[in-house]
Amino acid sequence: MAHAYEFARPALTVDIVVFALDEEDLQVMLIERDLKPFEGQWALPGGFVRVDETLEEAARRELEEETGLKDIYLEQLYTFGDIKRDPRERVVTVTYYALVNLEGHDVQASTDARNAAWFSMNDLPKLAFDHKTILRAAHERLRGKVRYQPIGFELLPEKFTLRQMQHLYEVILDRELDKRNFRKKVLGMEIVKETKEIEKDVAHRAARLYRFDKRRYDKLTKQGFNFEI
Amino acid sequence: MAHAYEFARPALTVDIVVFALDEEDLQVMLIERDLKPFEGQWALPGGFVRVDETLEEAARRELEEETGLKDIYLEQLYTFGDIKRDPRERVVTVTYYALVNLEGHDVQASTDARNAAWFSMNDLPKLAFDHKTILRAAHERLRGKVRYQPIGFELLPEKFTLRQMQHLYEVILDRELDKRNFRKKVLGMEIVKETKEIEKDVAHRAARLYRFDKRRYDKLTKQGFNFEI
DNA sequence: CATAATAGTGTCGATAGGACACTAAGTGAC
DNA sequence: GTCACTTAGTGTCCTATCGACACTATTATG
Repeated sequence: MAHAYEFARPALTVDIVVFALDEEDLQVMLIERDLKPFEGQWALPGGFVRVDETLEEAARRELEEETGLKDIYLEQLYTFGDIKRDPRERVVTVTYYALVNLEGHDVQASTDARNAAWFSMNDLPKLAFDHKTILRAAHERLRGKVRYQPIGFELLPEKFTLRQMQHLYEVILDRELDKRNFRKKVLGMEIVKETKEIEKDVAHRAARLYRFDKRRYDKLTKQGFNFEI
Repeated sequence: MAHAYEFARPALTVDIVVFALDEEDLQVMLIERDLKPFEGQWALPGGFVRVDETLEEAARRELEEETGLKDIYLEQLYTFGDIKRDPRERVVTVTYYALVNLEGHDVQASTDARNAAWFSMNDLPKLAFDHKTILRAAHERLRGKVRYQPIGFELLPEKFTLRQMQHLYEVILDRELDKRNFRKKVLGMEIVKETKEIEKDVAHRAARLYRFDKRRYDKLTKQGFNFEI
């Protein structure tokens, strides 16, 4: 590592892929750009990293500024550094992905964005910059990680039915799962705890609600248990 | 993402964790710093990213400049951006890890480094900056990845014995494996090809040499096969 | 030719995973 | 209040995989 740094510096940004789940699909949060370049196009929320904040702080700040979302699960994804990925100048972006549950968080557009909205992963608009590539990488990472780490619960409400949980995995992994085998496996792992409540306002038999038992998960993990769906 | 960027910019570097394997341990390449800060201490090879090169290009350039290593397996690891990780100024570093086989590559120190040398992962010197943290992250990533992707072969010579291959996994995973089960599994996957050669210059029965059959691996992968050790 | 070192090989039992179909319970319409 | 509809909830069996486990074969060396 050289002592002096006389050369021009690449600019540094963060961009965030926020995933959520509705009844149908995996959704992603996009903002409509208010400024050039790509003015009026949809893009991932993000912005420049300040010199006095960490990368994760920058990601959380930009996310709140542009979408109102805060206090959510956030994890670093990858750093993209192609030379021409931004037409203005050299910009390197550190990307994060976030998981939120739609019931717990309201969304509103603000600074730098005309508008912020959820889009289905199956029906995406044209995206600014190389954000399509970033989104694809985030989706792959989520698909890979969700099977070995209990991060899927971040996409569910605090109390959820096993049907909702199965649906989550079906959507992310993009294949159907067998109900009996799924339940056998999940209940067998003993990391979800039955509550005394059941679903409300459904036009059929109501299902039992469960919650993720993080305490128990941590304890089992220390004993060598490995989560896997 | 803002249009203008009037604020001070963090500096951007790359750092590389180069792994290799000897008869005993997993080894890592370190350089002795020739400049302040941490002058005379051991550190990961790395340096500033230029505005006209991608991140991976920067990593390969620095690696060759500082250690003479080139044309090796390289993969992005993580981006570290703590505010005080460099005492001089704000520096964000994009880290990579590399895998090399000791027989195929010579090492020599050069620019910015007094010296470059291999160290056993079990006997590391004090490291500059937050390089200990980076190294730990690289080791974990390698441990996680080696079981599901055939990257371990990058650490072996082109032709290797099954004993060497088993040893590789034992060292990285840090546990003993059963010889018969290991062979059954590896040979059953049909991704290593027997050569007509055997070991030379050993004071006992010589073992058959195998090579990784990448063609076959790619073909099987397309058919849904999943590598796993 | 005896010794020492490592190569190379197969079985069996336990376990986990996948395929598979019916009954139970609650809602809403009549 | 009963019938139709919808989703909840449950168990078995088969197969494949994984892990535990010990001996013979081959070559080099003294």
